[in-house]
Amino acid sequence: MNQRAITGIETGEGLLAVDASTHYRFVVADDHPLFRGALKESIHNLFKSAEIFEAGGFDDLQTLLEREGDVDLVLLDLTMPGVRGFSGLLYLRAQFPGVPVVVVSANEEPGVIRRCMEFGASGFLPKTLGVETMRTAIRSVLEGGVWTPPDVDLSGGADEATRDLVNRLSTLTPQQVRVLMMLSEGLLNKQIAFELKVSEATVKAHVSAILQKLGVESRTQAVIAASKIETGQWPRPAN
Amino acid sequence: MNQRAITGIETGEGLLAVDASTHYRFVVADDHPLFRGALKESIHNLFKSAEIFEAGGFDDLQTLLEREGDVDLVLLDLTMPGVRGFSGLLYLRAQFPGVPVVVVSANEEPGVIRRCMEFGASGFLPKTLGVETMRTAIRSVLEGGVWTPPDVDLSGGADEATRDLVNRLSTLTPQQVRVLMMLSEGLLNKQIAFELKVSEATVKAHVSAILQKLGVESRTQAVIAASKIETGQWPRPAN
DNA sequence: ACCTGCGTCCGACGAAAGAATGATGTGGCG
DNA sequence: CGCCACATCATTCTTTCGTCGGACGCAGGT
Repeated sequence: MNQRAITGIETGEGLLAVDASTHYRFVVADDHPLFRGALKESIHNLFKSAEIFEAGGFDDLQTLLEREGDVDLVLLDLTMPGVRGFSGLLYLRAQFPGVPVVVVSANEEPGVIRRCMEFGASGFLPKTLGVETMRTAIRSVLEGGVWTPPDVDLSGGADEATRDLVNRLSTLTPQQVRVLMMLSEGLLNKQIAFELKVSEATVKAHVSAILQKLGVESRTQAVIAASKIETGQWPRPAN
Repeated sequence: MNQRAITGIETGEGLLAVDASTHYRFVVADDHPLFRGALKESIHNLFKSAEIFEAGGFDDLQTLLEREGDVDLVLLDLTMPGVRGFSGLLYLRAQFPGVPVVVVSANEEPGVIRRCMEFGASGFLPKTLGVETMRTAIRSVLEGGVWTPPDVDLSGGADEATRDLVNRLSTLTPQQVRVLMMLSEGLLNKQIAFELKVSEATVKAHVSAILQKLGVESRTQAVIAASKIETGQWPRPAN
């Protein structure tokens, strides 16, 4: 299901040459300036000659990636202004398929971690992580692998319906993901067309494709489906 | 904002005659048979001659209330099959305005409790509650009052937008609530008409009314709005 | 070089949604 | 009783949705 595996190739650095002297380019996306700074500092210690960009919001991140082209790694906080949970990750993966994304979050629930990986994240870093482990994790990802906290159980967990939905979502093209997110904001086809600078007919074509891929019959059902992946059906704690 | 206050009147028992000998009629709605039994037992100890109905699902509850007419109190678990969180409460309150509902839940977050009360619940019982406190709570509600755990802060908390939305939702008529819930399942007007055994024109009338009351422009936006009240914008702790 | 698949784009057409107006019946309430 | 809220339905009209068929460009494969 996951297209992740051969990432290191696009970096042009090769799959093996991960060391402190390589000139990597990172992006740190987090709304909290303090934590952003701390993370930046940590990376600087690990990779002396690294180039580190910062983004405080999702729009920042987007324009940054468009301007800078492919970078080697994005460290993404799931809870940023303008990001509704996993949508941001999904969007990012669709828009910049070549850029590995590591999710950084205070939330360590296994369900959240698993979902991140299903949406194509290359790793998951709890904010509580120590420097040494972080180095290991980032190296692993730069080499094209993935990294998740060692003590969590990723295997089971997701119910059938959710897993199926995630699979369907991962077949959407970048443009379709954009359209789906706009659908989820309640926009009309006309408005979406304006935003994307295409004709309304095109938007309709995308919507139709989305409906087919998600296996639903109307835009409303598509929105419902998309909203389900955010909450994960509210994974109730006991009760 | 809340229409709750004068409930005891409809019971015909008067506002003051709450004692162990009165023949009250309760409904215990919980999907867990064990807990349902325990709750039933507890109530029996408090009110010897009480008549207690049980419902294991939301449909059960609904048909039960339709058959038995007004009962004195419904003890409702928020997380039942066929209930998407608060929708069940909202629906219940719209469909049977005269029946006091006490929410029983393992989830004790203040936000959840507050939202329950905003949707017209007469009380909130944490599942961890002792028998004696439960007696106090139930009495209080049977007298027409409300009861919430004493140590939680109900005052602040809700952001402006959510509060506004809750207000709007509370202006919906019972039928409109039904229609809104069907909209939230992605049904077409035609399908809703069939389910409710009314004409499509009527459904359109309801939908138009819903859109106006919620202050949105399309059915999709109405669904989005309705889904927001479930998650409460997922009020994540810290991060 | 050719062909095939995929993503994006577009226009036309039938179906659904939503607004507007008006009308009827019902039940509660002063 | 009149008033009002609620539910019901019809009709007309405009807008929006969604499908269908087709166009183009661009990659990969033979």
